Amino acid sequence: MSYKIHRGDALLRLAEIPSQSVDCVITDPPYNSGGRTAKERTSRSAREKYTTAGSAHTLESFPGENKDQRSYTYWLSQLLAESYRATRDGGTALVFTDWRQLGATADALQAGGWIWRGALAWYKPAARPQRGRFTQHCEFVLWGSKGAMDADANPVYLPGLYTASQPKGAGRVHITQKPVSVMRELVKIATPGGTVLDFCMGSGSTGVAALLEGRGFVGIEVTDHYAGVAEKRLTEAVRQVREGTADTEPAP
Amino acid sequence: MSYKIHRGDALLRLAEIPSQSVDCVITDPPYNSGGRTAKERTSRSAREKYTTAGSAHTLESFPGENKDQRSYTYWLSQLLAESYRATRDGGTALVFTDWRQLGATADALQAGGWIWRGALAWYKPAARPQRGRFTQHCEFVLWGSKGAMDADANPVYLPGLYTASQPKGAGRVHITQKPVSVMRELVKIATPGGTVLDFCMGSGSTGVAALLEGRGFVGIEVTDHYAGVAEKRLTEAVRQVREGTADTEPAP
DNA sequence: CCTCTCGATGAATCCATCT
DNA sequence: AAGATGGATTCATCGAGAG
Repeated sequence: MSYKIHRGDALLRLAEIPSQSVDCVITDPPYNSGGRTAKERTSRSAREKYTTAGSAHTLESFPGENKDQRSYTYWLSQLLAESYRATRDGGTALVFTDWRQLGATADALQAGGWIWRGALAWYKPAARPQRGRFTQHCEFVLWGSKGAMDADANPVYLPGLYTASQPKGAGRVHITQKPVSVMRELVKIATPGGTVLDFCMGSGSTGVAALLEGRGFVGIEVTDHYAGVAEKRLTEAVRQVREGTADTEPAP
Repeated sequence: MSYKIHRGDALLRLAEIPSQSVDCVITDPPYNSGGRTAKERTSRSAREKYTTAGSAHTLESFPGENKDQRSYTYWLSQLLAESYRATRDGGTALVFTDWRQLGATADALQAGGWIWRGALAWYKPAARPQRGRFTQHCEFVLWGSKGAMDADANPVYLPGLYTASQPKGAGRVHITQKPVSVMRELVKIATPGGTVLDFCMGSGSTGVAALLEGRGFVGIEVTDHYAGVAEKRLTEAVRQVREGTADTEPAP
């Protein structure tokens, strides 16, 4: 399968994608959380919010982390509405969110025209424990469909819980990177041979997973640095598939 | 520790509970979900919605499954506001919800005055698979606190994911019964010796867990049948604690 | 006591058929 | 037409009972 990368603002680039041309939208927008107040959320950069002070890595920060909840919902619903247009009837959308934006993300999904179908949990065993409290072990994925779904077209049975730690060490190229093992399971909701769209591509894990699982990929990324990182990773994934060296089983 | 059962409407009975008298509110309200349209959700009984046609068991249905989303939010926020009054400063509230009511439940929790602190996932391995879809494997627990929390008062480290199947066979007494093993973990957020309140008690699993873990319990239940079932189970739990025959480890 | 088989069922979802 | 009712579909999990 092949991929295509668009650089630039997600809404502008989405408008250029043909209607009914993709099977499935999977994306992980900037959560705009990390602060209990609007001021805390909007005054710190993504790096300051999501990495421990003094952590050694030097990963690039990313933009889009300066919206309050109302404008976040509006921004995301516009993107999801435009993605809806680009998706074939019966296609699906999966949107990552943390607990703080669960309600806003559900609203945006439905405002974008999608039928909300469920919530998945991604369990991160290495989440930091908190004294006197419950650990925030899970992030969530809300999913929906464009109208009725045809189970015969893709008769898979997919789980509602995914367990994996965030990538570490040399494989970690983005602050909020998703494990390819998780993404490989999620892309199976797309018809084999169909196209997966990610309008907040980041370092391209969704695309890598799509290619490894025999789906095509279209990605949009506003940050030049990460578009370049994704380009490299996607080229490598295509090579692995062509040479047959891709793991047939998802990595642990 | 001891328990107290109040029979009747949750809001009326809550009003009789003294201010600042409980440590922690844990409850599992009727979800008012289970249907594609408002009509399907509000016109069918809990049994009709949630039990497989032809199922052999004869468990009682339960009331309160007739609200649309707007009135559900209003109803729940009233109950959570009244519970807030009854809770000591720094106390906590935990509310079960399914994916459909995640947003409404978060709104109600905050409308009731609580600081929303997070979302937990309860993973049910035996959930029914769905062809061409993701299985609804998880239910969720939203939790919050009454103002600032004092970690020194109860320095526990509690997980954000719980795995257990619904009780089966003779131990199953309610359609939507929660496993005591899960509830025993959750009640640990209450200070040892403190009181746990459940204003939608059902068959009393929250209370059983509270007593087994050395917390007191106050329960409210509107259905006479289930108030009676809970009374029996709580009496039995008190006996087990007194005789030292309670499992020190949560049941599997 | 452990392993295997069998059978029941799930906070589901959807549709055909009446009213 | 739109609402109400009843039943078909589906498989991973788990308990019961056999080997």
